Amino acid sequence: MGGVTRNEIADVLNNIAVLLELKGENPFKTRAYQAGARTLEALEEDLGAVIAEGRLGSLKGIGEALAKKITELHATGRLEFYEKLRASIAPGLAGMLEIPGLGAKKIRALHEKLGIDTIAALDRACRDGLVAGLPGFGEKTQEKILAGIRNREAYGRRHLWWDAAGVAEPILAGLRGLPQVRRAEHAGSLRRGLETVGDLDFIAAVRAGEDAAPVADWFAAQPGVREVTARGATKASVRFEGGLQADLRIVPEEQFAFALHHFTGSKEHNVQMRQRALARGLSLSEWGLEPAAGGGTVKAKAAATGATGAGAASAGATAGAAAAAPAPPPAGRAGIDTEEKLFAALGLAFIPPELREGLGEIEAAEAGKLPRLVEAADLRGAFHNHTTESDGRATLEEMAAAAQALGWEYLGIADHSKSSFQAHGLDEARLLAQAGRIEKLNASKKFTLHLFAGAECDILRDGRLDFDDATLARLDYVVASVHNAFSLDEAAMTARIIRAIENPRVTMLGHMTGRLLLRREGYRADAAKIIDAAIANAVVIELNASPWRLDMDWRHWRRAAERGLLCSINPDAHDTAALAYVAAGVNAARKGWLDKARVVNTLPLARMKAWLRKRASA
DNA sequence: GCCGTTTTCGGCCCGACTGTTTTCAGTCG
Repeated sequence: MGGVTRNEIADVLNNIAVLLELKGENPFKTRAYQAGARTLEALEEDLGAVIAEGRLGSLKGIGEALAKKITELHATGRLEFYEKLRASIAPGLAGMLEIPGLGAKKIRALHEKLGIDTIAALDRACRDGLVAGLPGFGEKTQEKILAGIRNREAYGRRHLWWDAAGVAEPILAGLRGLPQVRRAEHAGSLRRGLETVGDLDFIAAVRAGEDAAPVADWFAAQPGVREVTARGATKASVRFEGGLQADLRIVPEEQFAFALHHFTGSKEHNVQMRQRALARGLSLSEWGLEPAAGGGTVKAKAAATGATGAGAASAGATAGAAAAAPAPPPAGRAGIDTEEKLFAALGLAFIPPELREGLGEIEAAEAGKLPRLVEAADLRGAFHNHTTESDGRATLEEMAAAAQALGWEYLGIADHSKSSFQAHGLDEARLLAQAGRIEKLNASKKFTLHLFAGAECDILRDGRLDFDDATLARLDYVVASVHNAFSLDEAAMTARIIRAIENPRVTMLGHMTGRLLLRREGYRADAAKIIDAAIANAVVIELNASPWRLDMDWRHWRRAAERGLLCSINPDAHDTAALAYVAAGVNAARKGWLDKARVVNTLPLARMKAWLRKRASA
């Protein structure tokens, strides 16, 4: 096990891309480094094994040069090429990319003409009016840079999906209420259900011939708008107090499906979709799906020789492009008024937005192998919920009533254990007393909902649990979580967690990394080994649905579930309103390609009881 | 720098907006 992880190597490749951009290198070269980084980030196998078996160069986007650099990084933790490159560029330049309106070319010009190599120096030069005098710059650019420097902290910040969704909801409702608007949707990373969101994207369709100006006017005049950053015929951008930016695109109705798809992204998904279209002699854009016009590529030329998609396909075949010519795709945008039809026009099943990350969803859609993703309505209950007995703000009965109101059949109570004294963790006596109250409440039939008695039991520093086996045996289930000694090294933390997983009383592992999105990195632990141990011991791993956790990360779930890991979507609710967090967890589960069968808390009550009993006696 | 039934060169997704310019480059998504 080398000291350098594939993510650290991916970071280096991304940094190289930035530096090459600042140097003015061929943009396709910088893109190649980014593509290589992405391939590493998505790699589901052990990088060391891939290198040892000489398969690195066969990964998509990694050729001879990148394979060599990755191997060097993995073996030595260093890369001579990177160090030389870094030394050749003023270190302050990369940070200037964060300022809106500044890209590599402008930064280079500032550096070459004015010797600016830090944001502080840039600030001074703007105040002295030097920047406005440069060719290609002007007064407005100078003002914009100054504003960008002032606000860069707020502007650069990402936002929790949950918070962004709360802002977006009334905007969407407002757009849909406008008389000119026929259809409106949000797009972007919010629609894809990404755990954090950089800005909000909205697409609104207006009736053909209708004036779109009132729509943009309404958008720019919303409450909370601090600044209108762009305002054109088809696009408006605003920035809210707090820095969250929102973009609106206004399109004619017949372009709505294309615009929605395009601005939902991801970028990687779109690139693959366009390439797929081009391979069929078609050009896909936010405007529509058209026969590819006479561009520079042979494919495009071949397409241009035939007026229709069928002509393009046969032209491709005569060039020897297709051994098995696919059925001619329907060309043009006519009749494509939904994303379903757009995907169908390219021979694909509908790909849910959550899967559009360019991670194999197009291949799966082509093969008819997309999963039937879990939905919020599939959940029958949830584990890992707190009450006033530890650090919750609602009583046992209030939590039960709220869960029943959601239509759930059961609710698991998992208050903290005694080592979490900061959270008023329960000792053995209080825990057993609570289990007794739960038993009585169930027997009273006060609720139709069934309560399961559990605990969120601390995993101690050495991997032992906070309660002994006899105490844990009195419970219906146990969530084991790390709440202290976050700074153990990776090997020790991994061993600690695996030891807990191997305890037969443990039903599920809580928040695997302890991360708090945008606030705190998770503790260092080897996810692959923990997943292996969970599968081997038939322990469930929680998908903690708290909007600032979403832990275990969706990126791990697809492969883990394929290998047999089960998931529990847990709100980690500390009050009744927080039960609704499961919606964020369902998002993450969907991004992890999970179907209902992989999520235990979709089981109906009777089957859940049987499953827990079987686990307890095993 | 990657890729390839176009196969060792030549292409790599593409359009809107802004601010600068006087026909377009840079930035952004």
